Amino acid sequence: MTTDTLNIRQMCDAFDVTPRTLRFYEAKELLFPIREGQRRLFTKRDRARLKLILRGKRFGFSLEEIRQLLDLYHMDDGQEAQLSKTYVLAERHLADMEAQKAELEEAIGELKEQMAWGAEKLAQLAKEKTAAA
Amino acid sequence: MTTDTLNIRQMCDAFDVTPRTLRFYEAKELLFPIREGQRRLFTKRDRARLKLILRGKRFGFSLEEIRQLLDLYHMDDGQEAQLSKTYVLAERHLADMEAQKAELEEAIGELKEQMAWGAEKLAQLAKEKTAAA
DNA sequence: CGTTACGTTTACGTGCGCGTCAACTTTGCT
DNA sequence: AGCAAAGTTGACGCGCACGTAAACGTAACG
Repeated sequence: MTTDTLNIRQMCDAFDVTPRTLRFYEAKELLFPIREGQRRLFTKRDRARLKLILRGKRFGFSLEEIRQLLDLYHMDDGQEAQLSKTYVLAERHLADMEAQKAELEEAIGELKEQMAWGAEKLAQLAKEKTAAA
Repeated sequence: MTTDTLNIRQMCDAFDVTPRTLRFYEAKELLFPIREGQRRLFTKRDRARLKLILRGKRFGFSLEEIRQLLDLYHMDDGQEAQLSKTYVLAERHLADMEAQKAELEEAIGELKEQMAWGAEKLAQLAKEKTAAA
């Protein structure tokens, strides 16, 4: 059994981020590594959260938005008071993501069109060069 | 026929951005409004580009990345030299977008799971309250 | 016991994407 | 002619998401 916690270096290697980034996320209350003396130890929970953080970033969400949403994935049975509020937040977030998906599909379609045009252009040019030879 | 160009105010209203943003995009060579005296007039081409800029931003691309990609949508027959290079860029961009789409779909799935869990929790709580009454 | 490696805090610096004045033209009413 | 509205060019400011350097702690190894 491998202690189930990672030190900062292992964590950085695992997710391709810098120590500064992890400390920054902790300061912003996105991660909560436990301490062994003054050193940080990142738990399974931190790894799950970091995965979601990096995903959120790729989708263009700010760290503050991400912080609020993280609660969603880590609600335990203690915080019923917040549950309803968090659920509403999640609904909005889901709507955002589905809108983004739709727009992304449209954009992919348009880009493919453009590329088809470009491919045709390139074929033409290749032909001209062959003809000139 | 309505002159086919928009002044800065009309452009701002049409896309819900500020004048500062449009001037900034021009400075960064993302837009190329023509000048009537010293005033800017935004053409159909600028409107098409701005639409793509705002879309790119929603997908989390930087303005510099967007600038490079914009050429893709505005290649005319003059720049054959760049065409091939731009095409390669487009392929990478397309791959990025499709990867993003896949990840987005996964994320949507996971979020829905979480929400189902939350919904169940909420139902439980409602039931308990009813029982207590 | 020194020094090397790894981690820590504190703090200032940086690039991006604009916001926000200030000072100045230009245009369109009245 | 006068004056407000709309637009222009600097220039500085700001929040975010870290980068980077300085100074310090500590555990391990030869």
